[in-house]
Amino acid sequence: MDVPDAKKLTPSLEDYLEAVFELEPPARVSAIAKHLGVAKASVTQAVQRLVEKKLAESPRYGRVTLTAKGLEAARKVRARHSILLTFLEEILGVSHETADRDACILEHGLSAETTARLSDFVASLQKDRRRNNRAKDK
Amino acid sequence: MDVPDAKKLTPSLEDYLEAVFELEPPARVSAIAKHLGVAKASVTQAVQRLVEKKLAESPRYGRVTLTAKGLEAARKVRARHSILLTFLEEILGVSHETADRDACILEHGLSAETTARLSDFVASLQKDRRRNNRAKDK
DNA sequence: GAAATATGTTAGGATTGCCTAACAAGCGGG
DNA sequence: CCCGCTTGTTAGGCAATCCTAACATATTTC
Repeated sequence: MDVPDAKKLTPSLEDYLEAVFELEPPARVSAIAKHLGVAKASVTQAVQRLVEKKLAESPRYGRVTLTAKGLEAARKVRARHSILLTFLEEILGVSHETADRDACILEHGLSAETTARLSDFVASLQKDRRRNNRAKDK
Repeated sequence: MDVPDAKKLTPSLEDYLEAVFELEPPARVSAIAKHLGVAKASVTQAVQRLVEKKLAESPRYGRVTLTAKGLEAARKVRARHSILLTFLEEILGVSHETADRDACILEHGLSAETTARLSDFVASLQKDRRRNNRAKDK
């Protein structure tokens, strides 16, 4: 019963969106494929779904760009990723490699509420940390 | 190229495993279905996969139990869930409902490294908090 | 103990997302 | 200009999950 143009993106589509964003502007299909470690055919299919949702444009045999709507959506995904990455790496001290991999896994489907709280939390911890450093540095 | 009996569980299978664990001992197919909000047929299929992986036993028309291996795997999943839940709810202050929903989403695929660090982090923050409370309570 | 109800399984189908192989278009170097 | 390499697309398949409908078994009730 799902509407085809539903706003919801699957985790997979979010990954593609993010990849286009990171490789922007004009992203080649093959670059996206390499970035995500998938076959070009999979990229073509995924990009077509993004185009259907009006998140991207992709002229035949051309390069993939994001629409305004696509840019906005991509930034949201990136923001979640970025907050998680900071948290994992700087607060928890997880190694960079693992942190980036885990952020990719965690970033999908995280609620707005949790994202916001996590963001505040990271900010406040970082503030504390700066204060402590100043105190010690004197 | 994946081996059929590979140790890897899909997120979906982890959810089923967790459900059986929570409803244990002897879990009815229909109880699992209700718990996860899926059709009984889906449970039957999933349980069969768990049985193939030697994580569960399920006599025809009987109740589902976990093997020793299954119990161990389930506990790991539960541990991740539980740590995440505590973190989201008690540290970040996310509402219980959202925290539980998000923990379900996040618990799959989280690396051992991150899980361990998060666990330490939660423990140390809780210790701080207790100390602060004692100080204030005096 | 047989009918009614609850529970479990099977069969068949839809969706998503990935793959490979084959084909098509674009682009440079002779 | 055209041959060949790179890039993009199409077609066909496969696996994981989910569903509904129909059927089978088990249990309860009278």
